[in-house]
This record gives sequence, C-alpha cells and structure tokens, in this order.
Amino acid sequence: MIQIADILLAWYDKNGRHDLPWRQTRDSYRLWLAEIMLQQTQVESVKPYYQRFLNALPNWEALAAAPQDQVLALWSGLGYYARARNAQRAAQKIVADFAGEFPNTPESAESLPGVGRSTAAAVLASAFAQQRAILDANARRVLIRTQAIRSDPKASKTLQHLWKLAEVQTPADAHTYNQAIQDFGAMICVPRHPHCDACPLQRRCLAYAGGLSEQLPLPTRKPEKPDRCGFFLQLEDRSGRIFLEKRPDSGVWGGLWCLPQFNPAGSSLPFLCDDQQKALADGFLLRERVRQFCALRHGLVVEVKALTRLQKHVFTHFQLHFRCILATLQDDQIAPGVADQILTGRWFTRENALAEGLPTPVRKILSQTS
DNA sequence: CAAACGTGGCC
DNA sequence: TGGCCAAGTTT
Repeated sequence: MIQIADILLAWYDKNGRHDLPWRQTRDSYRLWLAEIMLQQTQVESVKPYYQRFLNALPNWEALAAAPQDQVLALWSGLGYYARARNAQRAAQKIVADFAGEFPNTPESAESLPGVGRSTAAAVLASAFAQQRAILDANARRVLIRTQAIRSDPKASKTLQHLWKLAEVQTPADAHTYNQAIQDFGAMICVPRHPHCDACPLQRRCLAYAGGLSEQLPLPTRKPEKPDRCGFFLQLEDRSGRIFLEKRPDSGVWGGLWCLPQFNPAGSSLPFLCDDQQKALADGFLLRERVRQFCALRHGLVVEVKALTRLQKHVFTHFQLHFRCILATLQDDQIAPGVADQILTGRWFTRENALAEGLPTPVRKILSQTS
C-alpha cells in the first residue's frame, strides 16, 4: 500500500518550492536561522531578512560575537524579538559549550534558547539526515484534516496524538518529507478553502470523505484583544537629533530602541484608556505633565510643540492607540539633582536611529516626520 | 497550562 | 475594515 508520505514526496518533487533560499544548503547555521525566522512568520516576510542577516553574520562565531544592537537591528520589523535575543544566546552557547557545532541530539538541541521540539527536529533532519518528525502549523493542519481529528487542536492530548502521528508517518528521508508536508500545507491544504480538487491525498483524506475539509481544524477560542492607549515622546534637540531609550529585555519590543512611552497619569500603568487620553490631549495639563516626566525620568528640560493625530498599532493580544508628542529640548544641561540611573536614553541622528533595531511603529514615525 | 510575544497579508 | 492566520517557544 502506498503511504501518505510517498504521495507527499512525489507531489513535493514535482510541485515543491525548491528554490527557497534555505533549501539550498545543509549548513546547520543557515537551516537553524531559517527555522527561527519562520516561527510564526510567513515565508515572504522572511526572505529579505534571511539574506541580509546571513550577509552580516554568516556563522555561529559572528553571531555570538556581534553587539546585541546589531542583531536586533537585523531583526527589526520581523517581530517576536525574543527570537533574536534567544538566537544570539544560542549561538553563544554553541560556541562555548558545543565546540562551535550544532548539537546532534534532540535533547541537546532543545537546550538551546528558542529551539523547541519542532525546530530541533527540523534542523537535525536536514543538517544531519536524521529521521525526525516536525509538528508546525502546516503539518498539524494536514494531519488534522487527513485523520479528521475533531478535538481541540491546542489541547495537550490532541498535540500528543498529533506528534505520534507525525512520527509514525515521517519516513527515513525526513529532510525531504518535512519540507514536503510544509509546502503541501502552504500550497494545497491551506487554512481556509483548501484545494481539495487538486489534492493528491483526496482519496485518503478522512476530512474530505466526511465533507469536513472546510470545518477542520476546529476553531480555537479567540482571546479578547483589549485596547491600550498612550503617547510616544518625540524629543528633538537643537541639531535635530532624536531621543530614544533602550527597552528592557523582557516584555514587548524587548531590547529595541524606542521613543519614550509617556504615561501622563503618573501611575505604574503603562497605558491610559482612550477617554482619559483624549481629555488629556485636549487639555492644557499635557504640557506640564510632559515637562515633569522628562525632568524626572530623563533629566531633560523640554517644551511641547505639537501633538499628532491618533494612530493605531495592532499586536497579537492587544491594540495600541497612540499619539506622538512633539517636543524640543529647551536646555542642553541635565537638570540638577538627577540620579545617573534614570538617564536611560541616548540621542540619535535620524539616520542613525533608523539603522538601529526599532519597533515598526517607531520606524514609521521616524521615517515620516523628517 | 494559559498567556505573552510582532507583524503583514488576506478576504 | 476587522478578524483570522502564519515554518513556536518561553514562562
């Protein structure tokens, strides 16, 4: 009996995306980098970042030794920046603990920051020709449809079952098969309106047999996406330089350079709700609150010049509504009595700022208002 | 184990 | 336009 794997391999041989940049190599560094970049990120988004990153940092040693700011600048715009920080930590661990070679067992590979079960399997299969199964979103969807799995796709029991299926179904040539099932999921067994009329697995697909192709995988609970509101401070000095602060490694935009996020409420809450923000934006209090914030937080004496319109940036788990406060540095002197530890920012020319790792909305702001 | 973590494309 | 989804891992 012809196995599903054989059909996928034959389909891939004829229809697969053999020209993707990371399909031209068996180098573990290049394979690993592609896997990390492709986590939760679409192929077309990754392509330009992948080439640029490899040109700048072509191997483990270069990545391990690079300044974190360079790594984040190369990642800027890709999102999920913990991936970039973890990638550098992984490179440092490989150089320090694994003699500069990607480790060749699942346990050791998964000890690398940012490398989980699926990523480890993908690299081991392709770099070392090991028989390792992956379970990414594509493989998951294909298995759920072909096996007509009607349980919650996120439930741990379902995932255990899917991993078992993936392992059973993965042939000796896992390197080719893993790519085959991913391309199949990306081109035929797509999330919505799968192309069942062109599907070589049609005769063996339980979802198709049961008329469930459009219903599976079962939808998962959509969490509430709250609105958050705030201000970005766009401070300029006399020579037109911009003030940015480096965000802490944990949390949103970790490690990136960012316009200071101004919290006029003075509380520990990072954002105001919208009506509060409107009231403040229209009120005369804003000017004084900004001056106070800059003096206390950064030791800067500033004057507010303007306020931009409301803009929006959407994250996975919330939406950020913000305005920019345009202000100028009034006095180049640091305010007296300011402790060093609160001087958390640096001044950048616009050009130098845009060369750093910036969150996408900050990059847009600084690109627009030249 | 649920929540956190970015961004862009699609319909 | 707004919700859905994408080559997941970490805490």
